[in-house]
Amino acid sequence: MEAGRLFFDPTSGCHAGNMLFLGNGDPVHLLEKSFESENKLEPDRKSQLAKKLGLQPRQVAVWFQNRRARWKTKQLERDYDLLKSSYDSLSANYDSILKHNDNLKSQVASLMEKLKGKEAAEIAGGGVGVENNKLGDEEEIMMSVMKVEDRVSTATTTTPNSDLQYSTPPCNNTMSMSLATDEEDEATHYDHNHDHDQHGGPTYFSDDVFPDHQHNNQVDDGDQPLLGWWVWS
DNA sequence: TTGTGTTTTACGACCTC
DNA sequence: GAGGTCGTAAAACACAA
Repeated sequence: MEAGRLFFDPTSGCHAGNMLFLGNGDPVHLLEKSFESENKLEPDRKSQLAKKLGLQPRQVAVWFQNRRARWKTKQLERDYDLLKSSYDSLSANYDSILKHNDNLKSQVASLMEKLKGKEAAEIAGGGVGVENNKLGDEEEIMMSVMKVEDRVSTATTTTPNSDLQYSTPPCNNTMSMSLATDEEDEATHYDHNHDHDQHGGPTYFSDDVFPDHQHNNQVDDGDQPLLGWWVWS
């Protein structure tokens, strides 16, 4: 509110025409200060303010009512902005996860092809003396396939702190809001209890783009399953 | 100058404690 | 019943065309 823009004409009784404009702002300032300290108006304070400002108690009460309404509107706008930025951040993470999942699937397919080729070669060759060595190769490939499949499965069925599927992006962000009585910005105090990325949103993975080397970003949330990444080149 | 959007006060209706 | 929210009318201001 622009202090000094207007104040009341205490001599006029009702409705339109009871405002004086271009005032010096002190009455408004006093009301604002009072609102800062407490946005509800108890009878004693109402009387005191009315007396100080030369207003009707009813006018002070109405001013507080309207001031609370304005505060609430601004608060809704802030909440909307916060939720939107949080959603945008989650959405970006979700897209990255989908891409990563596709990549893992293609790795599985590739390794399976490799395994099939090996098996076909062994059947055709029928060798005996290289048994141990062949077995070692197959085991190695199978282990790789299992690892990748396991990660694909994990990535598509678990989230860091909930049993949500990826149809709803994971969120480990516990956010509490407390009402504030700060005047000009009417500051809202948000308590972000968990890790956040530089955009202020929660951090599920340390990079937006998954590295092609080992990356193990585990989110431990009590009994919740861990989501770890073991990406090897 | 004028039309339009914004801001503020004030009120009535309704709700809650 | 007092005091709250919600929706809205009225008035003045701000500003672009």
